[in-house]
Amino acid sequence: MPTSTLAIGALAKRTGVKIPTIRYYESIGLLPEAPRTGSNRRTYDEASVRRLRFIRHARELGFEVEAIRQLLTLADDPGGPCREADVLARAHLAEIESRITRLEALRDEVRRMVEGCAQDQVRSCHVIEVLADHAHCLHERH
Amino acid sequence: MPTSTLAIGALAKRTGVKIPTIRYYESIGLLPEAPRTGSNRRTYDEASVRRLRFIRHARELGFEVEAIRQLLTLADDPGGPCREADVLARAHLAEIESRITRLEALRDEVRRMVEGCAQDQVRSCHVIEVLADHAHCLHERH
DNA sequence: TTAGAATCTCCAGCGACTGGAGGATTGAGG
DNA sequence: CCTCAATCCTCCAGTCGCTGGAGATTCTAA
Repeated sequence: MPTSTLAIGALAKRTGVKIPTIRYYESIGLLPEAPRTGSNRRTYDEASVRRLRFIRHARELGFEVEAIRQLLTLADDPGGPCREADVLARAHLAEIESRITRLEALRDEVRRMVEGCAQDQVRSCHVIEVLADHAHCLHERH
Repeated sequence: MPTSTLAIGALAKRTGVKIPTIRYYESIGLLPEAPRTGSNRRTYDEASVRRLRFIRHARELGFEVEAIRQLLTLADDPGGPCREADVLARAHLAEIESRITRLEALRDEVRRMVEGCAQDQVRSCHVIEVLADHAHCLHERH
């Protein structure tokens, strides 16, 4: 095996994604089928590391596999079929912005909880009220 | 049934959480066991609406049921056992801040994609690079 | 009073992993 | 060269967090 390629275990270590998960991503087509060695072992390169790290971060941020698949397609093909890609990208952008807004509201409340706690004061907590507030919800359908 | 109480279907409509999901949350203890009518139907009130909306938003933001359970416990008992609660709340706070940072990086890149697309320019996309960047990752273990 | 809507419980299925069983391959130390 | 732990392979069953269908009961409104 050339020194420039990685075994699945090395890829796992460098990305923080578990080995079975990497195989799972390949099985559902999020990662391309890895080239195999003569003894049938998967080989990876630096591009695999970047792609897999992207997938991992996006998953941690709560994006579904299908959304990630779309984002990857967009990224793989910049300046591609713009009309469709644009609609897609804008939808993702709106979703991302919505999450940021709601996370900031949550952060402010939890921060207040922590501060109140540090000062050892008994104060009421509004975490639920803040996040339950319909105004913070960007969905229309309810 | 008193007019001030809600049936499960009404709760579902007001929170955007599906009926089976509400029953599921009760089964795993995220929601308390709902009082029943004489004919065994669950009844809810305004507090249920707030609690359930909180759960919904937190889930959408990617928090696990276990984290939500902890947050709810904290919120239910403000000024409670401060030492433990403080550690917990601070951990959640760090996690929330990490998510915001990473979402902002993603937002900036997707925004650039959308803008590039609107101008109909063929330009390279750095979404993967940005999110794959180890610097944006606040985990230590890899 | 009776059709249809809403609820109940139970249970099976899905998305996204996660890990164990059983077997082959590799590569560092003796 | 040989061994043996480490690493990899495939297959498959299990977990978490829902989601929805089946069949039975209850409520509501004409």
